[in-house]
Amino acid sequence: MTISRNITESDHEMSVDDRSGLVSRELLTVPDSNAGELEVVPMRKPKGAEVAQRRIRRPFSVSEVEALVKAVEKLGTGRWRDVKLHAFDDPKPQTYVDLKDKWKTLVHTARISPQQRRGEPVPHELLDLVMADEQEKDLVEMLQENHLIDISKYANYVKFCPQCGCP
DNA sequence: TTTAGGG
DNA sequence: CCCTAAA
Repeated sequence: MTISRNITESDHEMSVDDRSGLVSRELLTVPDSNAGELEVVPMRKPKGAEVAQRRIRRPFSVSEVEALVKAVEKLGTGRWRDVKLHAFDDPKPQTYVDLKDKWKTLVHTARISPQQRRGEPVPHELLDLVMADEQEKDLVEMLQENHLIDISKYANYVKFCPQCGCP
């Protein structure tokens, strides 16, 4: 019996989180009979089977970290979709959520002592840039809290192109 | 679908 | 990495 189907030519919506082709989630369509009011549909309970497989660990190469830092340097920390597009070739396995997570670990890495870091050492030059961006973010945050500036109507910490002004 | 954070 | 509430 086939439990988890590997849909390849289906018409299911493709989401960025599709685990390397292993398709996950399906879009269940509820019979719109009693159309209108609030009705919680039973929805098949994902019993035992079709439990999506966890993606394999894929450490970022120093090269990729550099691309990530470079992209964040230009786009900021609030648009991982664009960061993904600007720093990685679409087919790459890393999703923008992964990049967001990687940035989080980079900030952590930059804060701990070099001795407690693991894996291929990330050039401190890069970690310095990460810290710099974080500092800038914290500064803006502080200035806002102190009513020294007001950019509340804009996304937090996004940077804007000096030229085209595109966020 | 993307953002944003906790799990 | 995953899960997912919100937007």
